[in-house]
Amino acid sequence: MTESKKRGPRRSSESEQAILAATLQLLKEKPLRDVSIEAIASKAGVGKMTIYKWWPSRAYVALDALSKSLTKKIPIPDTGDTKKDLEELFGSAMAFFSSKKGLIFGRFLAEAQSDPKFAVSFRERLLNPRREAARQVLHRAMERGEIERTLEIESVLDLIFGAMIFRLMAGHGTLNKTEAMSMVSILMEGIASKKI
Amino acid sequence: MTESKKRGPRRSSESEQAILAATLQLLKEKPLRDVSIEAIASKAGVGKMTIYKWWPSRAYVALDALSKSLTKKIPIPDTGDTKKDLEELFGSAMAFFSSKKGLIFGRFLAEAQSDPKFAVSFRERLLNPRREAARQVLHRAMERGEIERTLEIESVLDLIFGAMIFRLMAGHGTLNKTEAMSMVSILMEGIASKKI
Amino acid sequence: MTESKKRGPRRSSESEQAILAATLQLLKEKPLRDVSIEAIASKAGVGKMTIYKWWPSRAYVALDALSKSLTKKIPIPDTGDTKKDLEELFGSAMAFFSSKKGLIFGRFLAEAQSDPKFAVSFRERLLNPRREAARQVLHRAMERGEIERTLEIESVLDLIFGAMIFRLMAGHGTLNKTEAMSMVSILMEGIASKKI
Amino acid sequence: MTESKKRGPRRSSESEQAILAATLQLLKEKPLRDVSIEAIASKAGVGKMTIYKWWPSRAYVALDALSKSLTKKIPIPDTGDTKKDLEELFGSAMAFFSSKKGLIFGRFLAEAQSDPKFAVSFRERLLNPRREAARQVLHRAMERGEIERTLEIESVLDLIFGAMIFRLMAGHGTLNKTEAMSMVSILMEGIASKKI
DNA sequence: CTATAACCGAGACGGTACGTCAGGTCTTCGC
DNA sequence: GCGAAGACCTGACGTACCGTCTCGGTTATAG
Repeated sequence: MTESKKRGPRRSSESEQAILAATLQLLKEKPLRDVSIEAIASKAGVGKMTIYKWWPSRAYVALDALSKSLTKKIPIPDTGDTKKDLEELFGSAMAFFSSKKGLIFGRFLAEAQSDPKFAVSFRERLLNPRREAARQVLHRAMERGEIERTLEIESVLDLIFGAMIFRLMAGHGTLNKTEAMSMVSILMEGIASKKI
Repeated sequence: MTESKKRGPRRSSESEQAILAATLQLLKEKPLRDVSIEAIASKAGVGKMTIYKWWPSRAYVALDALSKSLTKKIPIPDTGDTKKDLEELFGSAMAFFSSKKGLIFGRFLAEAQSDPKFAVSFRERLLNPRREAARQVLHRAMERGEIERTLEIESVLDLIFGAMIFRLMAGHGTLNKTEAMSMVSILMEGIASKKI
Repeated sequence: MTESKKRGPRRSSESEQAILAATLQLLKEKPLRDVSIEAIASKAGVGKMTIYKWWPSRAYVALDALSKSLTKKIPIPDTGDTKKDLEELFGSAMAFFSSKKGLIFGRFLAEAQSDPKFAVSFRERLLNPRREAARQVLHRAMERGEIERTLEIESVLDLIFGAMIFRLMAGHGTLNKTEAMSMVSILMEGIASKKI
Repeated sequence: MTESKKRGPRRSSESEQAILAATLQLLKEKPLRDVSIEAIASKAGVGKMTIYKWWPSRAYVALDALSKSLTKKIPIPDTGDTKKDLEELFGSAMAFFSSKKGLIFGRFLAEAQSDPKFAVSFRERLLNPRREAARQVLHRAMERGEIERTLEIESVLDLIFGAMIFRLMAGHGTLNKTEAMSMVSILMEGIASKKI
């Protein structure tokens, strides 16, 4: 026997839900930095200790709140045509990043700058799933011979996600479908002029 | 000399220097978020009021401290060959982003997520100069006909800077010259396989 | 049917003993105020509920712990000579008050200042027994005609016990047999000088 | 010159007054134990830090609050007749102990049971002044030859103060002038019956 | 001899207050 | 008369216990 069930009360999922809901709502109102544990506890009708018991810091509560609200699986387009696949993929990514939750995503990446452990969780929970979807699309394209076999796929991923997230965070440009399409084109054909 | 000196002490440039130096040093030790005004004041041997008098918040002190330490003009390569220009440009950008000061740059972008006014200053002081250099390189290339005339230059800029900054902030990949070269290649030629 | 025996296990005297023992030991280490229910429960290897089930607050647990540890009956001296009786009585009282348990006694009287109900229990359980012994000695002395028949016995009791407990609590003087003897003398003969 | 005046703002006596007034009022409403720093700060319209800056714990704030409210000097009766002096002295002591502030006095003595440093301050600030008055009365009586020259004055002081404070704290008897007179009589003449 | 209910340990829960830190404002006084 | 020093109010931090409650296991009596 490896696992002995403990006696006593279990984690209250009512409280957990209330905490995550309160947190998500607060995150939509103001930056993570300004969302205090006390505010979450108070809004959720919960003691602070209950939060500290289950999460190491407010950043993790926030991460849980956001990632549990992103239940929909990220679709992996498979039209047979790489450019179309990429357009679909990055179109939906752009939709996400330009939404309220995309904004929160950016703030999480900001939080990760001063908390390396959080950065790890952030990558695992929010970043990698979306990245993995794109990775599969590129793999399939490579297998079909539609993209160069020598490509550094990770660099490609960074080019495309990086551009969107950079716009999201630096706020110097718009985030819309047109931009996504423009980026996919550049990525596919390159910028060098085709002579002849 | 056209400026008549007023009586009484002016803004003490001694204090200013001490404040900026103290701030820069603290920024190298820990994230902006953890650098308190009190710590800066104490380290600089200065009253808190002196800081509040000249800067609206610690983020701006930090911005000043970093940008005044970046005195070297960003070089605009002009070899005549676009790919070489880009390689040089993004090689040096990569060197910056992977340095201590690059790390601080990332943290400033993080700070901008919860302070829109700061985001504006950040873009003006740190982001645009580097971006402008790249913009000129691309313009020249376009004029020479080495890159397509229909390109959205802003998108190109975001693709390349975004990728590096994204790596810097998300920490999922390395930041080195090889990566920069790889990205320039992808950008130039695109990922689509060249048939025939 | 007046009394129906309930099913199920009875009060566990093992737990009770463990609780009282743990409490007494903790009381010897630190003031009642700093002895938490959680500490008692943990030290006794018992759930908090078991304590709350049988005692209304930690003060009562403590009262039980101390009073059950004072099993020896307070002896009522009867030498035939009032002064000797009083010396013996207050000598032993002084011994008690200057002991570890006397210290705890003082802390209970302190606790009584902010809990009137506890004050009642404290008087009944700890104060009155000792007082009653003294009362009997004084009664016998009065019957023998060795002390004035008009005396307010309660005032006499307070004079003598009050002096000792006051020293115990205020800590401005020593608590020893010499003091007790000195007090008995003053009490017996008064302080007024005897002319002629 | 040994003391260099510091720059910067001085202690705000407005805040200090507000804190002491709030504390005294709260002390009249509930036991010291139940008067929280937060309640004092809130009632005084003051930050908690201001309290922590100037007093080591709430007990000292309370001590300050009470002792600064006891401005009247304790009168030292001098009628020429020792018994009358004592009656006056202990009459007024009884009046104090049976007042609201006397109740607070008792609670301070309770607090002293779990804080030895506070006990010292308590003795110096509240206990000794009153004790000193009584000591002088007894000294004069001794010089006049009205009381025995061999008396342990400290013991006499404890007998009389102890009795009153004990009644105050244990709550088993009343605190009024009659009791005070009764105690003075016992103290003066002793309890032993005067044969012929 | 079983089944049922009170008891128990463990400990999660909503709270209150703790003592600390830093924020941003305001005041005093030395140079 | 500037500016260092620092007191002030505010608000959040993370912790300790409070007293209540809920589990699952154990035990002793009632049926």
